[in-house]
Amino acid sequence: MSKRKAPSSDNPNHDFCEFLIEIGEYERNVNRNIHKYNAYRKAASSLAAHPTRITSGKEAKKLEGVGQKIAEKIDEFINTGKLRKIDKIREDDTSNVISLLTRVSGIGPAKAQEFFHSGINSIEELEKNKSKLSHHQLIGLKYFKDFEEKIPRSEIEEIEKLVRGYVSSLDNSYLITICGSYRRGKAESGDIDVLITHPSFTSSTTDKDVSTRHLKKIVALLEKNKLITDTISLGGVKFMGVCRIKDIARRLDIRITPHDQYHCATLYFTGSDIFNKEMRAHALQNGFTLNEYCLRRMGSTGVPGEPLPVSSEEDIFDYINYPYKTPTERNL
DNA sequence: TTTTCGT
DNA sequence: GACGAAAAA
Repeated sequence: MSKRKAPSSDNPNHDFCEFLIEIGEYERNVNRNIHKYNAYRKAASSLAAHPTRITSGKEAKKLEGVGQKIAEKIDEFINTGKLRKIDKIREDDTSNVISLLTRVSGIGPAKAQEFFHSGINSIEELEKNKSKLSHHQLIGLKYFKDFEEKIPRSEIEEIEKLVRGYVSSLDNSYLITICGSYRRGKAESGDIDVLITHPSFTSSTTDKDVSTRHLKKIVALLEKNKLITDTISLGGVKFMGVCRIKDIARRLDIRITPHDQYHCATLYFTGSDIFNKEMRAHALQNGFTLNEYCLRRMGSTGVPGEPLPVSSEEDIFDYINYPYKTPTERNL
């Protein structure tokens, strides 16, 4: 998630989309109105999909999801080059505080609103009210600055070596893949997403404690070796926490997946989101359904069949007749 | 059991 | 967009 997406290159209505999305975020985060948020998103995506430049509100109104109000905003923007509503949002206190608080991991729109209404309107105020924060939010605050830093590829490579060393010292039949933008070859990443599997854990393993034991043992070992410094959450299949090898703390996720679902999982968690979407759409067209767990053939009734055997990511591409893409070719 | 947050 | 984990209710 490190690189910016196509700027305005192939979207002649880029600027309209931008302000609609900004208003949408405002409606969701500040007014807690998910319906307006969805409405603005829908309008923005209609505009984005439109191949030519819209030149009036009236023309925009023909598009799905664009009604009277949004048409008026488009006219105002065309005529004056700006929007009073946007200016208003940008200088609005509530809005700015909520955007700030929301940057703390563990604080979403609901909590940010609650804090704001109880007079907490800055990071300093959060520091003074630690008793009001959840465990997750305390970690988000503690590493507020660190978590906004990108992670250089070289650092993830070092962490990967360490994780591989520790985990294989436990049992050399663990399989480990670091997914996300790192696997797609990016020079820097936002966090570290480790996927692990073990032959003793499959989708037919009924004992839930099997995966839990694997995961807890791994996490305990990494903690003992001072790689993991904090735990945000730890369940039977997913760890979310913090690791550190240099002066900056990094977000680390570890998930354990059933052995027979490993390749679908690595594919899914490697992304990119847009690539996944395209690939799933292609799967559907060829009569398959693909998710993070498995690939299934669609019956004529529309009911998915049994998961198909998959022994590599290539297998998945082959099944759905999609030309194979290496991880570094999945950046769109 | 439902809501919130993150992925 | 679904889902796991934590917290609230």
